[in-house]
Amino acid sequence: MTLLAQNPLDAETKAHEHEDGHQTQLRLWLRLLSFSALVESQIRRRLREDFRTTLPRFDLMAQLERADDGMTLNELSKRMMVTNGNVTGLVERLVAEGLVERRPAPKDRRAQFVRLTPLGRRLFQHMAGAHGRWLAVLFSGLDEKEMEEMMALLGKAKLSAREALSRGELEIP
Amino acid sequence: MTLLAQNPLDAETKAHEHEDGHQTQLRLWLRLLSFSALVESQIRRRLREDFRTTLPRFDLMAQLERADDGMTLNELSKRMMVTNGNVTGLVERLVAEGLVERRPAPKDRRAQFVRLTPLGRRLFQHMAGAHGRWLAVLFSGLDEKEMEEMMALLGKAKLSAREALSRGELEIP
DNA sequence: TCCCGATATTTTAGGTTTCAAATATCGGAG
DNA sequence: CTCCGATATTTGAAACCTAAAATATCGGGA
Repeated sequence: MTLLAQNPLDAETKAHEHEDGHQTQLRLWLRLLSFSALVESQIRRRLREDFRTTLPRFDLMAQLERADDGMTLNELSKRMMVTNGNVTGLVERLVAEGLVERRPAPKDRRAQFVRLTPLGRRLFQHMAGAHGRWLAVLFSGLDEKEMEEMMALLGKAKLSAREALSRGELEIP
Repeated sequence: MTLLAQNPLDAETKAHEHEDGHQTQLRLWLRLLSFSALVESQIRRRLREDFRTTLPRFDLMAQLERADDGMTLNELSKRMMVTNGNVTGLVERLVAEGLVERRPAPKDRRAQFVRLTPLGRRLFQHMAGAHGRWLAVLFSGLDEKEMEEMMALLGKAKLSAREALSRGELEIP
């Protein structure tokens, strides 16, 4: 949301700078950030105004909704791509709100399972419906084919980024 | 009782009513988030390891770098798409690090101009070069044409989202 | 069995971020 | 000139988030 938000004023200024060669990547990255910041801020706002909750809590509940038996904190943090300590705090707050419950893992005394309470599940279904409608509005500029196209490009970019990372291409020479 | 729970009755009615059409948008949104989270986490890591700084600070300096005379906190917060209070704290830390300096606005005693110090400018140029190289690695899966394509789609999506928002399509009916 | 590296979670410290309220100033209407 | 709504910034409270260290447990090998 906060990354290098693009300056709307000089969107087209430096399309022809050859000094570095990385210009297109930067412009694409800025545009991607600026769009996702726009969408994200609207979703945050609506979650707050309509449901008095936050995006991270919604995200966590969305992960839990797919697993009837719940999952461990560790699995949650991997799926949400955030740190363990982060999940600890989020779960704490959701438990306090009665939307989520913890129980010890059956065979591993280090781990805990977390799952939605019936209240949490009911509330999440409300929120998920609204969330889908918001996205429909925010993505209404793209037709089905364009969305598939963009998804393909993102998939390709992500795969290749992962591969480059595993080859250590981002590490200090 | 914080979270909304006022209409448990039509939970399924509404969910069912809108259950169908929004699948592609959701998948696209999740894929976009997952890619940008990947890129973002790598940039954060490299900024920390190579320059002992953070992404928000880099972001703020990037805005300042384009304005020789500096800009006001208010303008900064608009361009970065974050709140005023946020910028206040960031500038505070950057001033403490000697990378940024404030001075009163000439004609408006409410406002302050902020700009890079020579040290800040020098450091930013280093960081921007590295940042460009990181992006080149992370986007290496897309060729020029694909990047332009994705940029066009993002531009279209953003424009239409803005228009939908200005028509109030996201507000409560 | 004991030990040890790996895994799951929490804790700690520091930053980032938002919202809302407070403060100060501006600029125009009357 | 005075008042008043708008604008620029700061402050305070709460949440979010990360990295790194600490704690507890697991599981396998000697």
